[in-house]
Parts: sequence; C-alpha cells; structure tokens
Amino acid sequence: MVLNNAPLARYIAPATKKKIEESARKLGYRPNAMARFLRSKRTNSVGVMFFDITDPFCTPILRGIENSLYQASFLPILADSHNQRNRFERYLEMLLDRHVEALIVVANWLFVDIHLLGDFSKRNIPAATIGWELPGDTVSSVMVDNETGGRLALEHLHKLGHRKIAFIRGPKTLIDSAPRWKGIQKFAHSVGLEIDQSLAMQLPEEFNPNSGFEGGSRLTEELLQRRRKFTAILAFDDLTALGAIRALTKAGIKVPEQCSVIGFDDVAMSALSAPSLTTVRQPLEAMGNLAVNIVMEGINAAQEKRDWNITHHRMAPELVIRESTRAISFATADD
Amino acid sequence: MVLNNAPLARYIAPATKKKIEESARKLGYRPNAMARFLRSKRTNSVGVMFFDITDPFCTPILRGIENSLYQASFLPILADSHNQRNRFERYLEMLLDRHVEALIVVANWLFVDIHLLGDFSKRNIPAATIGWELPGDTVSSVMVDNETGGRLALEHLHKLGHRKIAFIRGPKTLIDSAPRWKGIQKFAHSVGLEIDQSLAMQLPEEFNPNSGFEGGSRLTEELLQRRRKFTAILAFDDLTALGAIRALTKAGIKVPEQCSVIGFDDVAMSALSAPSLTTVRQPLEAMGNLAVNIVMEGINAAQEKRDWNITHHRMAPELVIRESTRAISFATADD
DNA sequence: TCGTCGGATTAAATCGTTTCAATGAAGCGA
DNA sequence: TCGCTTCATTGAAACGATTTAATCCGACGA
Repeated sequence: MVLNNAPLARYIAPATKKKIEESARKLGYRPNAMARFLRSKRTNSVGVMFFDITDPFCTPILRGIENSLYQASFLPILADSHNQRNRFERYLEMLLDRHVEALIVVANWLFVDIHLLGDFSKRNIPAATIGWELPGDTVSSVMVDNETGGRLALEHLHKLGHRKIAFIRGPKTLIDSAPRWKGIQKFAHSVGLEIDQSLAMQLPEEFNPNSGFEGGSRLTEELLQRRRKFTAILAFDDLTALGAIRALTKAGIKVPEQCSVIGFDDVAMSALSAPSLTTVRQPLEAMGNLAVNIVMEGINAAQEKRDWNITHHRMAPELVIRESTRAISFATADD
Repeated sequence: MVLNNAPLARYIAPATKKKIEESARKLGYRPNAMARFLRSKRTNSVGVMFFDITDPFCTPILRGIENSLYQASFLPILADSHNQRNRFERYLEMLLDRHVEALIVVANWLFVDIHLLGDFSKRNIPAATIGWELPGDTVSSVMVDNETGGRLALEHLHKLGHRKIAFIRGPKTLIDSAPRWKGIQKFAHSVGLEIDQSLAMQLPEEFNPNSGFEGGSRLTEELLQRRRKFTAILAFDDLTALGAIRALTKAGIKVPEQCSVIGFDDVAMSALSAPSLTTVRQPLEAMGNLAVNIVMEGINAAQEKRDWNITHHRMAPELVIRESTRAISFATADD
C-alpha cells in the first residue's frame, strides 16, 4: 500500500511509511509486474503495429509514440505485419493475449478491415490508427490533412511560375492518394490552371518501401519519352520524388534548374538528398504523440468508468522549401 | 495440459484431446498470458533497447530482430534510450520488472558500462549487444568486422586508381572508428600508399543521427579550403559520405566525375541518393537475426539447465559498388 | 474503569494458470 | 472376484501482488 501510494496508505503513519520505503530500498525489492497485473488488470503496455517498419515513414511516428508512452510509464510492444494480413492477425492475437491496454496501428492502406479489429473493440480496448482511417466510428484515427497538403504542393509550384506540371499520383488503394489529388484539382481549378492528363501518371499497387522510388523513376522516364513539355513534377511522396529526380538526372536534366520536383511526407532522407527535397511535411512525430494521447484518454476513461469518444484528427501539413524547386526559367525540361 | 501439449498430456486419450481442443475453440478460450507467466516464469518477450531509433542504422536491425523473434513466438518490448544514460537506466528497470527473458542492446558507443547491465547478468538473463562490444566476457555481442570493412573501402578506391585520398574518420568514442582506421592503415601500408595526415579529418563527438551529415559536409568544406589535391573521400559512414557529397556538389565538384566518395553501413537512403552511394555494407538485418539466435540459445539453455557460452561475433562486411565512385580521371577535385 | 480512536498486525480471498497427488472408474486377464 | 492397467476426475498448492476485513494494542478522555 505504501509503495504504490494506494488510497488506504493515507491512514499509515509517516514514520512507518519511511521505514517501509527504507527496507524496500535496502532489500532491493521490485514488484513483479506480472503478478501485479494479474490482480490489477493493468499491464502498462500498448501494442504498436506497423505495416512495415522499414518504411522511412514509420520511424518518426515510432519515435513519437515511444516518447509519449515513456512519459506515461508505458512500454510499447512492437509488431510489424510486413504488409501481410495473416501476420497482422497473428500479432493481434498475441497482443490480445498479453492484455495490452491499447492498440496503435500505423497503416497506410486498406487491408485492415473492421473485422480484424473487432476483438479489440469488443473488449473495449482503446485503439487508434495513424495514417489511415477505418470507416465507421469504431476506431479513432490520426491523419494528415491530405487535401490541404495537395493544395500546398501545387500552390508552391504555381507561385514559382510553373504551369506545365507533371503529376505522379499514388496507388489507388492507398488512402492518401485520392484526397491529395482532390486538393490538387481544387487548387488548379481555383487559379484556372489546366491539368494535362497526359502528364498525370499513377503509381502501381505495390507495397514495399522502395517501390515508390522505382515507380517514380520509371514513370518519369516514361514521361520523358512522351516528349511533352513540363517544368515541374509533383510526386505522390518523397520516395517517388527521389526516384523522379534520379530519372531526370540520368536524362541529363538538372534539378531544380531545368525541372522542379516536390514530394510529400518529409521523411528523414529528404533533407539529406542532393538536391535536398522540397516537400509537404507530415508532422509524423506529433501524430505519434497524438495517437498515444488518444488511447491514453481511453484508458483513463475506462479506468474511471467514464465514457469516451472516438475521434478523428486531421493534422495540418507544412510546406518545407528546400533545393529541389525553383522559379521557372526559360530552359525547360524538354528544350 | 492438452492445449499446451504438456508432457503429461501423453497419457490422455486422443479422443479426449480432440474434445478438449474442440470446446476450447468453441468457447473462444484464450489463456491469460500474465497468469501463465506467474506460474511458468516465461514471458515470451525480450527487451530491445536502441540508442536512437531514428538513426537509419537501427531500422534494418530492428527488422531482423523482429523477424527472428516472430519465428519464435516472442514479442519485442521496445525501448529507446535517446542516447541518454538515465533514460537507458529507467528503461532497463522497466524491462527487468516485466521479466523479459532476454535483452538485446543496439548501441554504437560507450556509455553503456558493465555496471548498467549488471542486474541482467546477476539474474542470469541472456543479453546480446549489436554494434558494440562490452569489455570482458559478460555479454555476447554482434559486430561487423570493421577492420576488414576499412580495408575493403580503401582497397576499392585504390583499385580505381585513387592515390590522393581524403579521410573523414569517426568520432573517437565510437567503437567502430579505431578498427576501421586500422584496416585502412594496414591496407595502405601493404600497398605502399601514403596517407596524407593533412587530408585526414575527424568527426566531433556528437550523438544525434544527423550530426554525421552536418559533420561530413563541414569537414569537406574545410578540406576544400585547404586547397590540397584529393580525388576521393573515404567517409566514416554513409551519412558522413552524403554530407561530403553535398559539400562537393555545392563547391561545384562533380561526384563521381571529379571526386569519388565511399561510405560505410549501407543504410536505406544510400541506394536512393543521387548519385547513389558506393559503400561497405553491414549486414544489419542478419545481425539482428543473429542477436536473437544468441539470446534464444541462452534462454533455451537456461530452460534445460544447461550452461551456455558468451560469444562474440564478427560479421563480414560487403563492398557495394554504386555510382559515387569511379576510376580516377585527370580532372581532379582541385584542378 | 470503560469506551474510543489512531494505527499496526494478521488472516484470507482473489486474479488465471500450471503441476502434482490422490482418487475413481471402467476394462481385462488370471 | 481380485488385481492391474488405462484413463478421467477432483482437490489443492503455488506463483506474487492487491484488497478487504478482522483483530489487536496502547493511549487518552470521560
């Protein structure tokens, strides 16, 4: 009672408390977390599931999650589904067996359906998703505001004078793809910019972290072969953008002198590439923090037998201007 | 007994087993892992401590660890010390409280001393370090063979005809620095190559993931100001190399046409940079796998009351030739 | 002297497993 | 029918903490 500062410890004389704490220290007593759990039903751990931890998108999120959990004296139990549904399911079971107090899922596409997380909501375990949103009001979510992000990207290029802009859109099954494109279209419409459909490519459905790079590179090569003029590329994400830069450079086109390139995400390597990448930043670490706050609120509410609400958050993206974009010059990609 | 296939289950009639399993499935029975632990002392989890998870060096290691643990139906409990000693200690306590069955520490410098891990060896919990070795025979370790790696790097440049080579050495407190340099010196000596000390820079002691990039960039600028000829840079690691490339590019020196650059590690972004980076690869994922195998051996040995040995492993590095190195030409960095 | 009150001590139940021992109950051969 | 084997059933202890209840003790005031 004393060591845990339990309510009843109020009635214990301070002198006795001191003595107890003293002896505990002297004996090196450490309570057994598992025994404690068995009684109290609290594990002080949350499951953290990634779709693919090797994706550079995940690292800052993980950092954010870890940091916030640490503040709350919780530990993350890590699971990585490798984009495989059965692995995801198996991990989910393992996490349930361990009675994690909450679950955070980082995913950016759709293989996770309501069924999969059913066991969690059934048992009233708070959950949050990052980078992806479950239809219905069963699970809280944290996402970047993709539409605004798309707008920011195009707005930036437009301000720099670019009018003939190539697009590399995201794969259809990625939840981010559509809203980004929508933001782009809306902005284009608002300034009377015409989007040349023959300059709009789309990444194929493939889910390994480097496929964006390959895809960006290949689609850019294709774009160049079409011999249509463009002075900038708006890529779906940073990896795609880096792939595009590689293809341009290979073709002897200088970035940003002859062609600007803008990405999305602001993963770690974007700041280090040559040229460094202008991009729309997702506040990844903050998104990790927020997800933890959300589930913590759920945990506390359950503890105090309060109700709590499923919430959906849209975090503001931020334009990060680096070297890969520049005001239009007369020497364009195709001349 | 049946569900766990305990030894005593031998004496149970197959028909009864079937019936038991059947009902378990029908009732959706899932054993409570914590209660189970309390009795059996097995948590099926291992602590995985990183010095800084945002370092790109860590990601493939984590993947390797996660994958091997998954095979064994173990879960990783993640801890990130943020390079802070007190955070490291606190996490260690939390992991001890949870009775992780083993500990894997990924560190690349020396703040971890024997004292810190004392509680673990005292309680006979198998531990392994990756990327760093504890003096004495208390903890198993997995490292890359840095000396060979250093040799491979210099050998590659030498074969390409480079003779005036600049070096950016690692910080002194990093355990990797000395052996890499030793491998370099040995090779230089063996082929009669003279190392120009005024072309040998050293990174300062700083521990955040991007400091290598900044450092590499700054030291390269310094190098250029000295106006001494060099046709190649051998950098301590990939981030340093990318920093060097950035400084060279900024100064109008083309990589690899006018100056070759080689890194070390082969982190994810090395393949994606422009130009892509020639480097000495550490088999990071395999190192993660191996660390798990080591501690698993310890766990099993303890289970069967066997002895097991502390072992130190040196994994072979591998030269990965990409675009940032090229045979020497007559237009050198300083002309 | 009795009742009361602050506080310490003791006892016991509980969480959900695992494991061991003891007992039951058939079936079978001698 | 007795004893033995084969398997099922039942009971209980243990893991280490948390929590509640009951008891005990001394001191103090009435």
